[in-house]
Amino acid sequence: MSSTALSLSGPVEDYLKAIYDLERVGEPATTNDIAVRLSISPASVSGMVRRLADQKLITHEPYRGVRLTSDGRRAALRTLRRHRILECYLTEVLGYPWDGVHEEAERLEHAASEELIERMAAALGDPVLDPHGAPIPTRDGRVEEAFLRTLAEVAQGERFRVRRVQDEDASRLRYLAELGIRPGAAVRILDKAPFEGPITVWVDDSAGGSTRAIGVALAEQVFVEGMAE
Amino acid sequence: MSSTALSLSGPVEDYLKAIYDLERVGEPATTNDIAVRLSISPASVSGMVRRLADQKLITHEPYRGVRLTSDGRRAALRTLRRHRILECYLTEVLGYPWDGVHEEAERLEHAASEELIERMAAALGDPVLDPHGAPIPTRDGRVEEAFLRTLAEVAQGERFRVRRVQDEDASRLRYLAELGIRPGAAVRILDKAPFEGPITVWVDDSAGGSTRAIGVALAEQVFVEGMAE
DNA sequence: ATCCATATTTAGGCAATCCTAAATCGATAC
DNA sequence: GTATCGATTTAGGATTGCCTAAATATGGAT
Repeated sequence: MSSTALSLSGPVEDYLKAIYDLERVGEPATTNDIAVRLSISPASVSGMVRRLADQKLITHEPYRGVRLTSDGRRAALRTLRRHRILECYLTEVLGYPWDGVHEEAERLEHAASEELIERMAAALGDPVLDPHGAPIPTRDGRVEEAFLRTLAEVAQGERFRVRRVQDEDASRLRYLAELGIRPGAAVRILDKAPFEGPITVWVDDSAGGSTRAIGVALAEQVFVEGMAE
Repeated sequence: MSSTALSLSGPVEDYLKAIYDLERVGEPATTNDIAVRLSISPASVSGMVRRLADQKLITHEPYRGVRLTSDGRRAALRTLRRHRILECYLTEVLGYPWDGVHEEAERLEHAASEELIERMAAALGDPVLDPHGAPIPTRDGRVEEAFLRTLAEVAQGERFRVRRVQDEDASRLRYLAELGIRPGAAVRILDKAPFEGPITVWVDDSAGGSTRAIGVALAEQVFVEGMAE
């Protein structure tokens, strides 16, 4: 029951978010993972890892990787909540385009007070998902991260509902929007070419649907769920 | 016609804002003025002043003071626009109290993109004054700073309209709000005690007005204008 | 004309965060 | 079992911004 100081630097918040996300797949986050994720050198990550461990925000097994402590997790979820509420607000109230929100939220999340975030959340009626389908942690730091498969993993034939797309890259999002692939869309895999080949996918839309071929890398960014009915 | 890089650090933007404001009274801003304004040591200001001068944002006459260059002024006005649009938005759209806006805007102004600010401005119908009566620089960096006298300077007897109050201190704002002294209020000086003594002021309000005594320091934070009619 | 109080600057430090290059560890292939 | 490759850490540096203490300049009082 420790109370994380409310003021972590922007970089520290970014590290914690990255570690949270990398750790989500089960394995400890490695130095290299973090470096790639944040586009900084592995050596710099080593340095920061020491500082985060000193602050008891992570535990570090040298050469093994890093895990969030409960303080670190709390801080990560707080930042994630800020980020996602901001994305909702920018999209729904200020009319930001789907692909432009992430970058703005990325900067504002470090400057916005708890009060601002809660006022925005209230204005939106306490949203539960951000515009890309990511779940918004509650005020007290709870999230249920659904176990979703990616479009690259699922079998062909069956119909799926798109639940979430990764939002880090604006041009990728723009392309997905063009294809009609966004949370809520219905899709069906028509064909998967072997050897990591293109995936042919049918995307439902108001005009009756269209057929598109996408690469595996892109398909891995799209999370889907079997359709209930 | 130089194009200021769009990315100045938060501290740099704060220095430029401070210098802009100090310079507004005519004299170059001194090291000490800046240090007091930003609550940092004069020695630190000396250091930063060198860096700002290197970047051609200010000119520095050693032992004499500092002036913004046109690049510096442009940057200062850009930050001031951000700050004041944010104050308007937080107050009018998100329901922030009068005395809480400044602090939040102070942090957000360094993180908000041009796009965010312009979307907020549009949502508000391009406001011209912030909630404390300060003029909002236009997109292209114009402001007309009215020459207003303070309540400490004006003669007794005549009626005045409050036009603007300094917003840096939340508790001061809260107190002024209690007194009914806010932009738009009508006031009249009933008495000024000698030797920097209290100023007795009548403040108009819906209930017919009230009489209050305030100190010179507080009166200096309130800008008024003779009433037109 | 000189001296002093005050303002300013310089000197020397510290913390955070990043970098490159070099050393070292760990796991796997032979 | 050892050589080796890739990942990780350490060493050494740079930058920004802040601090305290000491040196120095300015301008008014004598």
